[in-house]
Amino acid sequence: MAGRTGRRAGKPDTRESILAAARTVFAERGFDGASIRAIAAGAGVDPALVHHYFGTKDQLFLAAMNSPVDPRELLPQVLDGDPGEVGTRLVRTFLGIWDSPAGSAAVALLRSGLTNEWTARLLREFLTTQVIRRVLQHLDLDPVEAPLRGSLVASQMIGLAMMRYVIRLEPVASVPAETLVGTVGPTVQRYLTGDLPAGPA
Amino acid sequence: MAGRTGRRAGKPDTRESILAAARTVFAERGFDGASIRAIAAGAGVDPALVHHYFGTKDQLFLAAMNSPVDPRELLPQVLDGDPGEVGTRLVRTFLGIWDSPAGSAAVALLRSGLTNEWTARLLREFLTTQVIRRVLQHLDLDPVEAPLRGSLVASQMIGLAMMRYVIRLEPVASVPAETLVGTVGPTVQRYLTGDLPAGPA
DNA sequence: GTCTATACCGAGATAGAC
DNA sequence: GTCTATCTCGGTATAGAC
Repeated sequence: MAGRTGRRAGKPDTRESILAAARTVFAERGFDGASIRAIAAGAGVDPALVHHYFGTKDQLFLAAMNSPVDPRELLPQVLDGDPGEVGTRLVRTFLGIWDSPAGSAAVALLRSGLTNEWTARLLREFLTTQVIRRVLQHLDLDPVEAPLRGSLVASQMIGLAMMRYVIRLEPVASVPAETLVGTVGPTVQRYLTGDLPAGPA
Repeated sequence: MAGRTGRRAGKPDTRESILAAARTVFAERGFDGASIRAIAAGAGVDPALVHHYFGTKDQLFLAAMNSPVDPRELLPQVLDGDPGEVGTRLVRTFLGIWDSPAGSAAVALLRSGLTNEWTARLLREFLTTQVIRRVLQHLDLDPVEAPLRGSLVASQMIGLAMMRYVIRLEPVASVPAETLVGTVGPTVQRYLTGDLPAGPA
């Protein structure tokens, strides 16, 4: 998001368009299914260029995933306000990401996290260290049941994303976002702050 | 289980062992990631044999998925009993599938449903026509909000499966099944029969 | 019936010409 | 800096020898 270096040599935006095409193709086909050739074609450049700018396919994937979404910018709007409504705000913000341009990176991460072991690890660590942990830290929770609460929240959110953006199961796939905020928000709230039957045991 | 082929008498159960290996490999790597070679190696046979018994890779996948799980056998134990506890029983039965031998087929379907379009379609149709529809039919629900209820249930269940069996996010990945029954059961129950804020509108 | 050998394709990656 | 040509590898699938 930061500094365009202001240099405009001959064609400086090929690098950017490769990144954009990479995000699209990775999102559509997952990491393994995406080919450098398809990405190059999407960007309108030669496949060798892709290797020239970013080294291996792994590095390209990381470059495509790194830029677009930074949880630290979004979390305040989730955490500020009534703690009793944090579930609702979390779902709303979450859905907002997927409907934004950054959403394709999210789909890519999710799609790729299933065939490939190291992308799964990437997704897992992103969830735990970047998102769940920060939310839990902000609320005052019993530290023994906090991890379970966190992963329950993650399971509901990821399931929602899967159904709405990957599997595309109707009607969840096309219902207005606010409908989902209203229906699954309370679920998330209960996972975070409600009673968990098998909590401390 | 992997029979040493010291004996090559007539025609042993090579066909069955190919199917078993196929389920395992498909579950580990997804449809695209699984190779006929790997499956053949897992079964201890020649790759050409796989083609000989089942034609193409698509047909092999279908054959591997077809046999193992039949929702019609399991649904009665979900639907019979107190309607107020159907969510709990649904989660319990659902988790039971994944922990059984048939679970590898389920993981395979889920993993494959993300890279590949026709396997996604397979998964979607399995969910809608085989599972969700039957559960909804059994309960008496407003027909306009029933589909939304169904896909909300599916999103929570699939998310749970993703976290526990694919992404393996702790602690959901290793917590006892009954803990999850107790915690997400009420969520499913609410999606099925509870108030949905944005229901009829 | 079983497996060896291979055809054929498309992937990622590299060397070097313009 | 950009692209052409090519190397190598691993995939599915098939033909045909034992």
